[in-house]
Amino acid sequence: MHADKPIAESTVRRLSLYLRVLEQARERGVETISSDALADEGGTTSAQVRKDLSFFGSFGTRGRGYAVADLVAELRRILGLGREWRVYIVGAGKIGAALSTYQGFVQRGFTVLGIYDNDPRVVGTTVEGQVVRDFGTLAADARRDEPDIAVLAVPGEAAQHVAEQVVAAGIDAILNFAPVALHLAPNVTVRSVNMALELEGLAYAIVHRDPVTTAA
Amino acid sequence: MHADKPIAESTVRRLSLYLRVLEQARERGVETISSDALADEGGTTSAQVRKDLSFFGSFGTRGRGYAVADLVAELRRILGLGREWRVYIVGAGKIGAALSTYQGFVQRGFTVLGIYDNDPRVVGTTVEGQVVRDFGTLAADARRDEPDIAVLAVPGEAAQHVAEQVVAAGIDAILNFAPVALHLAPNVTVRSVNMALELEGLAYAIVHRDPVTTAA
DNA sequence: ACATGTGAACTGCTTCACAGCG
DNA sequence: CGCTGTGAAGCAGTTCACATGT
Repeated sequence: MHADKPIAESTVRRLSLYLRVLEQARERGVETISSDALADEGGTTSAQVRKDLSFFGSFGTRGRGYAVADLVAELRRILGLGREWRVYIVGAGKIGAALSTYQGFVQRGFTVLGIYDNDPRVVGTTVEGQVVRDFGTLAADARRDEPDIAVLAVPGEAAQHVAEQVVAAGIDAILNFAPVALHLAPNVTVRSVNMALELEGLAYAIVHRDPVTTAA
Repeated sequence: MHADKPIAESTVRRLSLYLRVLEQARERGVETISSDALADEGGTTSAQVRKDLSFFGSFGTRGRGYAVADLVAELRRILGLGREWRVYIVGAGKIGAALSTYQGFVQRGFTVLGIYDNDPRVVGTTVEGQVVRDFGTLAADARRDEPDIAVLAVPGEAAQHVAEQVVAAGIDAILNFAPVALHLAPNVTVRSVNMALELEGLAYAIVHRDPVTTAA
């Protein structure tokens, strides 16, 4: 039994990671796994694994560990992966096109219903097997398709405006790939993936790396 | 003057974000900006902005704010963006191809020197203007190219093995797009971008969203 | 004997609030 | 007077350590 208290984002991210580790373990025929083994694979600690899971219930057996198949099922349920998620991709550039067929999405139950662009030279062309739709028709289409999530793969300058249009169309969950912070109503859930920013973090780490470890 | 104490990753990420906001402000002709304004744009608080900057020095003027051009220069220096960063992309699939010409990388001084794959059907073909190199030649090529960073855009199953090869070739900074945790020597700096995991975080947020805000 | 589940201690990031300076 | 820079307080996430259950 799990009380719905607010769970840290970092915890949810780790749960996704555990799920992936467990699925791989299951493919290898592993039936039972300890928090220790799960932690090793997931790059964290056993205490962290147990704490993360404890927010949602008691899924293990003392002295034994976790039944892999059961824990997979629990995590899928907790993460909300038991249903199809309907996704619009906005921006038919290289990133948007790549995302539209990304297996990591498809395999987890995320279905791309439409891919949008506002460039008349792109609208109507076929990208990864889907005809690119006109961004101007998104609101009307959304009434029919009832998408749950919009993935924004547009330039930074356009992102805020596009996001507002998407929200106006009734979509209140956005995965943002543009390198800017979006300012939207608090009932809209936004998660951002900022690739350039991660690369810069890497540059920072290299530059400020402890010289001791760099010794020849 | 800044002492090189360890800085939180979250702080570094925000610095990248501030830099972007400042560059946009500069383009609009803004010459001075307050921590308050910077915070609004960046989606944080003024105290956070001042604290983040304070780790590296005092760049503002009391009663006035920050000179945009100066702060841009300081942040670029702090983040290590004053030089060219040489990048290999490993994996010439859709994501790898998209990343190889991603403007967010190019504009920040990251130069893609080579794109690699191990599929003989792909090696030798041209992807986004670059001939795909054989992954088997990466170690030899690296001695000549001296890349600083490898971007991994390979399937999850291959990621650990590929990462080890990349590290063996002398590259000790990795941006990982595969949906798995990499286990590497502690002197190797790794940053991961897990797109599927962010989408799952969104699904979790939707499922567990406070019903009050969902009221019709 | 072994591994989970969890309150308590700890660590570190964020927020507060105000002294200091232009 | 306005806004920065920062010690101190507050808070959230992580780690510890052990009681509990198999």
